[in-house]
Formats: sequence, structure tokens, C-alpha cells
Amino acid sequence: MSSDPSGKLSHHEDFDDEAAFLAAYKAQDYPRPSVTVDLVIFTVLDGDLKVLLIERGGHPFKGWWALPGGFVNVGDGVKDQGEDVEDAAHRELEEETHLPKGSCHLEQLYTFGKAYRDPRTRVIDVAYLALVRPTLAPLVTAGDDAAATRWVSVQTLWDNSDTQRLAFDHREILTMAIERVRGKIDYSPIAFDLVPEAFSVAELRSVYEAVKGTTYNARNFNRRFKRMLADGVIETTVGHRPNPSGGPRAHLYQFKRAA
Amino acid sequence: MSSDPSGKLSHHEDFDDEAAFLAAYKAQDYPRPSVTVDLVIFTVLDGDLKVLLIERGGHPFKGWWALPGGFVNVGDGVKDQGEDVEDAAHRELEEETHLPKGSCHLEQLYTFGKAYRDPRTRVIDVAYLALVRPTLAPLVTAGDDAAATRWVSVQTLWDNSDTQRLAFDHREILTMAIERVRGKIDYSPIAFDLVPEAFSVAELRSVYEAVKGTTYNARNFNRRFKRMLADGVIETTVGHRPNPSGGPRAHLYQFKRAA
DNA sequence: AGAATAGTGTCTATCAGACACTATGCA
DNA sequence: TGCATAGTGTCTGATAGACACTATTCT
Repeated sequence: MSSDPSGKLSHHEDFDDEAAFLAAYKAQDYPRPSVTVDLVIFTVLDGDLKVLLIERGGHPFKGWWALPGGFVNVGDGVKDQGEDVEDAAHRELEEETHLPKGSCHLEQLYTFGKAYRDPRTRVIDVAYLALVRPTLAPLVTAGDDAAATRWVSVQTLWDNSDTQRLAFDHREILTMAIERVRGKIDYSPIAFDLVPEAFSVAELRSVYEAVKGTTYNARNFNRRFKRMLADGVIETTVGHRPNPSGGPRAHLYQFKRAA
Repeated sequence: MSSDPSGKLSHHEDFDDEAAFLAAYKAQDYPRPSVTVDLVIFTVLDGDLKVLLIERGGHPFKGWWALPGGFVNVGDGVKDQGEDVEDAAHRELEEETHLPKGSCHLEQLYTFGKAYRDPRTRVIDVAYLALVRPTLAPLVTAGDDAAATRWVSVQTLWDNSDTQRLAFDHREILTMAIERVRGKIDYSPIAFDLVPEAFSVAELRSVYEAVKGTTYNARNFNRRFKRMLADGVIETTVGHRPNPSGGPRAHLYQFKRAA
């Protein structure tokens, strides 16, 4: 438990017995599964929810689209237990996007553990959900494994039934990621991770509309926005957003991390 | 992908290549982690949220309280990939409670994958959340591994700082389970899995109060209840609940599964 | 000037919080 | 009869939906 700051072991009465036990402990002879992390990386570009997909270069599912991901490093499992699963997700996120560390929201989504979900061997996959600001999205470059990387519109993916061309159970993972972000946008500040650092009311509304797939009444959205402003969730910032089609320029705001 | 009903493989162009690849595939030589499932099993008894804990009989954390759980059977990993992680959770739930199959709500909670969370070897734990009706809770008997099993009040667990006596990272898991059920009770019908099949308005309210740790205005709760009745979420059923302190007997209702 | 967008006034329906109230059935 | 509980009437404030409206700035 060296990674546990609470130091529970030191509270244990018969620590000596336990130490002796640990020394004698032999890793189970049970077969073990491989464990991977997969990433559902979303952004919103042009009012459209997009997901980062790679084209698989090798078997199985060669040439199919897939979510980026990789194996969790578990060290030798005894003296070196390797990296936290969450750290593996962070690592893969950086490797796939080459974006600066900590610039994206990342959270665990769900663990997909069906037998035979990978035809090669037993693989249990911990899926993560990442959100990339539209200002960062164009900077994303292909991962180190040189596979083709592409921002794909979720809408057109479904319209063209291209989800049938997603490798493994990645269609199911993507579906759950969409549900997660749709549900969570209503009661948590994840929308602020899908707009530029400084954003206008309309830009924030556009994110809500892209994610939920519905239109929002502009009047009511402005009211909710004002309330967040009054509650200190967001604050005004300098500058204006130029209006491409003529008209007043929109004020800019930013999310207030420390409420 | 034999467990995948969509038959994706048959859509694959170069299936023969893939079959050949699969035949030649050799399981990775990377070390692999053990994968376990742990269960946070809740019930509400006497207006109190309770969790099922076992007392550990062996090292490590011998004599400490812990969440019930066990290893996921992954077969030999190639020809036999073993059981789904979710099936493992169902199996453990039955083994620990001896309750009839399908009598409890069960959902995945979160995957705990920190290195060194188990001092013996690298263990990645998929935690599940289960809800047991108060009518079934007294029927729960100790698991096959003969460890002492007990319904422990979450409130008194925290009041007495007994959470420090929870093995591994089970305090963290329990905390997340409480947050999950507290958050989810507002927008999903999980409360109906914590009352008898036939329940009164006050009984349902008592579950909300036990889970959220606050009191609910009876008038407003009745109104929400009436709305659910009108929406067909619940329906009236026969019988009344006798009033222990004299007074009118409460009507009984039941959750309408097929809306 | 015309057009598209930013942002506001305001009416209405819905729902939560709060308080008072009636009805019931056992001691 | 007393009393704790089941269940209702109703006022008030907060919020969402809808529609009309003014203000701004580029072409």
C-alpha cells in the first residue's frame, strides 16, 4: 500500500504476521486477463460533436476505425506494480494527441469486460472519456504508432451507419460515452471543457446543442447563463467575439475554477 | 467475437488473413494484473442506509472489515476466455447473499486501478453497486467462505470513524458508492429497489431520507408521488400498511416496470 | 439601408418549499 | 378522548418555454 497516503498498514495490529505473510506470498497461479485503456476523445467543431478515431493498421480489424488506447503497464506485478490505470489513460491521451499535460478533461467512463470482446485473448478494457477544447483540437497530431488519426462527426457516423465499421465493441463504448456526456452536461461543468478558455454565450450554447442534439431557447439559455454569472460559476473577461455576419460583438466569459 | 451478436467479423473483408493471424497469435508475454470484482451491497433498514461487510479471515487485513468480492474467472484466456466481468459480479452477489438470482439491482460502479492498492500483487478491481430490498435483507446469510457477514450502518460507520478499519481502498469505494446512489436516486428509479415490492408513500420517502441524509417535505413528496402515479411510473396495489402508532393505514403502491 | 446576430421584457405554466388543515384508527 | 400519522388546500417564489422586442455592426 505504498501508494496509499493514509498508511492503513501501520494501524494493523499484527503487522509482523502480515509482513511474514507478504514475504511468503506467491502470486496466484490463476490465469490473468490483459487490461487495456481506451479513450473516447470528444471535441465540438462547427457545432458538431466529433470523436477522435484511428484507423487500425494491424489485425484484428485491420483497416477498421477504432478508439485509441493501449495496455496498462503493470510492472512485474510484485516489486514493481507498474502504473495506475488512470495514469495509463493520461499517458495514452498524451501519446495520441500530443497535447500538453492537463489541458484536457479526463474521467473514467466504464469497464468493458465481456469474454471474447477481443478475439485474441481475454482483454478487460477500462474506457475513459476525454474532452478537448476546439482551440486545441486542430493541434492534435497522429499517435506514435503512426496510425491515421481523424476527428469524425458522431452525427454522420450514425447517419451513415458507419458505426458498424468500429472495431471490437467500440460502438458500445462510444454509445455509452455519448450518453455520459449528454447526461452529465446538465449537472456538471463539463461544457466549459468544450469551449475556448474565453467564450461567448452563443459558443457555450452551441456546445450544449451539439452534445444534446437539440436546440436550446436562446432566451432561457441567457437566463441560466446570467444565473451562473451571479453564482460566481463564470466571470466576465476582456475582449469581444467578432460577429462574422455583421451585428453586435458578443461579450466573452471564462469559467471560474475556484468557486 | 463469438459473444458479439452483431457478427462484425463476417463483415470483414480479409477474414482469411485475420483467421490466419488469429491462429498464429500468441498471447502477450507482458505481465498481466489480477482482476477482481467487489460489491457494495446496500439496503435500508429502519430508515438507515446499511452496507453488507465481511470480516476478513486471512491476511492481509486479517480481522478488518471489507467489501465482499472475488476474482474474475478468465478461463485459460485463449480457447476459454472465462466469464464476463458482469457475470462475475452476479455470481459473487449470489454467493455472498444467497438471494435468488435477479432479485437485486446490480450495476457497475467504478474501476479502482491504483498500483499497490493490494500489497500482494497488482490487482485491478471492478466495483459494483447492489441494492437489496429490506424484505430480503434479513434473509442474507454469510458467504461460502464462512467469513462473518454483517449489515453495517453507513452513518455509524462514519460517526465512529470506523471507516479507517476498512481493508484495502474499500473506504474510497464505499464513498463513491454512496455518492452514486445519492446522485442517482434523483433521476432514476433505483429507490424502488430499496422498498418492499408493495410500499407506502412514507416508506418510499424514508428511503430517500436515509440515502440523502436529509428530511423531505412530506407535502412535496406526496405531490411528486402523485405525479409518478399519473405518469404511470407507479400504480396502486391492494392492501394497506397498518399504522403502528394508531391512525390511518397507508395505501400501497408498486413500481410499474413496463411503462 | 438591409440583414443577421446579441441581448432583454414579460406573460404563462410548472414545480418546490412552507404552513395550515382535515381525516383516520388505535390506545 | 387524545394523539400520532395519512393525506389535502393553497399561497409564494423560482424557473422553463415562448414570443415580441430593442440594440449593434458589418456589407
